[in-house]
Amino acid sequence: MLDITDMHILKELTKNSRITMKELGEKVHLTGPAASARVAKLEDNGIIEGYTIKVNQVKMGCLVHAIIHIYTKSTNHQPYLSFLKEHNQFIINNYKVSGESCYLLECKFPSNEILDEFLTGLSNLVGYKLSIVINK
Amino acid sequence: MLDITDMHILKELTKNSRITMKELGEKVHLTGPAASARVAKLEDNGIIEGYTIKVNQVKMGCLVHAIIHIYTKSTNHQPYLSFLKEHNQFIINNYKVSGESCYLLECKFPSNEILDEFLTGLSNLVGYKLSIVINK
DNA sequence: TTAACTCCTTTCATAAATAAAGTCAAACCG
DNA sequence: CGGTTTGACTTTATTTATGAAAGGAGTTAA
Repeated sequence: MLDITDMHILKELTKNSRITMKELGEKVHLTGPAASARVAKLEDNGIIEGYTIKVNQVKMGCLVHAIIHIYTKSTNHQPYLSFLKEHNQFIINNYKVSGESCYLLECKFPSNEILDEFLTGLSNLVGYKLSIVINK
Repeated sequence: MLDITDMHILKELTKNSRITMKELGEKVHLTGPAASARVAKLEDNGIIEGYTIKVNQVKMGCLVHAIIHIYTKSTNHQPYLSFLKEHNQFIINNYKVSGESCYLLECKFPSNEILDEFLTGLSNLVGYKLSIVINK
């Protein structure tokens, strides 16, 4: 399905997705149009889901990176999921997981005060355990 | 520091970072060069850290998305960190966290067998609790 | 008022993307 | 064996975007 050139293309686009097709072609030993055709195929296959940017969260004013283990009390998760939607500006990921907890919620907050508010609202709906990311 | 137009630019680039500066300009009510200048400034400021792609992990053959809570036994974390480096093809994130566990390790594996091998190696170095992501 | 500054637009030369046509090699088949 | 098809690539030519330079409008402050 994917040959070595495709893998090379994905690697280069992961490093810099705004590279020109001509430059990408040079890196993977193809001409511009050939590289472009490969990329179009990767898009059509759904291998490449999209092009995006990495934003510096700290400079954007989001200093507190929290990971919250969620233990749902009731069988109805809807109130919790609605709560997330209302606060989606802070949410990075909400994974449903097997294991000890029910969900693993990854968030970023501009301050501890706002995290505190968030947790106060959250505690009405579910049980949780909080971890704060110190380093990556 | 960042005005409403900058925020709008970041939003559009997050949705599609391969958009042309002309199109981006149209979306945020600027000309191409003006949009381009704004983006250059965001790059210089370090707000935009880079341009990348979203790759469909499942289609790439990585089906098992695991989150592993790490409890280091010894005070020397180096063996664990070296182990991660040796298996870095599976590692998405390794967060040092405050809270119950020491690290929160996010990984993707092509199969349960390979996850099993990974855990076998891991258990020589640290204690862990495993969660498998069922849904996002 | 004027100077300095910022941010934008306009213009234009250069560079890249894209479409179309042509090349080549491998696979298939009468 | 020769001819046809197919797929992936290159080449070429046209369209389109980029990026540099010049200029204008609005703001601030001397």
